[in-house]
Amino acid sequence: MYMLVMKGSTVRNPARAAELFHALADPTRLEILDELNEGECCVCELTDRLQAGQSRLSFHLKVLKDAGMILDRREGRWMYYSVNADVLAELDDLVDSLKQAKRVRRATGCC
Amino acid sequence: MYMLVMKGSTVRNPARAAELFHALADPTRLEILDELNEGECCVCELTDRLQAGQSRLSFHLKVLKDAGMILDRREGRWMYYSVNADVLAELDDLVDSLKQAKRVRRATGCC
DNA sequence: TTGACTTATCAAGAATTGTTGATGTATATG
DNA sequence: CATATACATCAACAATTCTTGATAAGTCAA
Repeated sequence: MYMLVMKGSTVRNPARAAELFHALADPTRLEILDELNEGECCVCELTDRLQAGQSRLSFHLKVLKDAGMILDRREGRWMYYSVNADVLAELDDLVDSLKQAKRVRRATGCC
Repeated sequence: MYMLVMKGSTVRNPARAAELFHALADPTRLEILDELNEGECCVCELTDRLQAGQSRLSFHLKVLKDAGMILDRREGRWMYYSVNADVLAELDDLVDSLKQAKRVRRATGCC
């Protein structure tokens, strides 16, 4: 499960940051997210669009959902998945925290 | 507000996007990046700060470098690593491309 | 209820990734 | 030259992740 994290360095919760980035670290999952960006959709549609087996998609959808990247909703027999807007803000914060590089030689001498 | 330029979807190069996110998908590597954000530094410093073995750090530094996240520079016996600012812009674009969710029911009927 | 349909879950194996200790390489110093 | 230092690379193993096919669970319709 995921939680919202305060703005700050990734080191404050590297495990959570890693989970989120891990969810994005797979071509199939990125393609799923691109499809979901076209609008909420169900697994059978994804199966068609990304030529991928059903259990494979289910696996990746679970990774995305456990990381909080996507939401699901049942409608009859179908499960509709969509991008979770909340977690995108969290992602932004994480990327921001990577952008505070000072890129100067550290004061403390080395070795 | 509209953007003048279309940002590319991750699907345009999911393998590259996955490589970049993969580089960030590990707590040790995130801690390394946090350290590098304090300024360029060498491996022996990282060894001290993140209680990690030398070959372990070398491994993770290579992952980060291969993904383009960091730069290196030799100075005598020391290798100095620093965050690569250029790739942070690429990261921003990737995250932006995940933020174009329309979150509406797709027109095309399902199954 | 039965059967069809959609999706999740499981189990087994394959593939990838990470860790550790040893060795190799480049640089500096005596 | 020999030795020490800083780091990379390698090999072996452990751990994790991904894929596949089979089965289970929930929903609907006849």
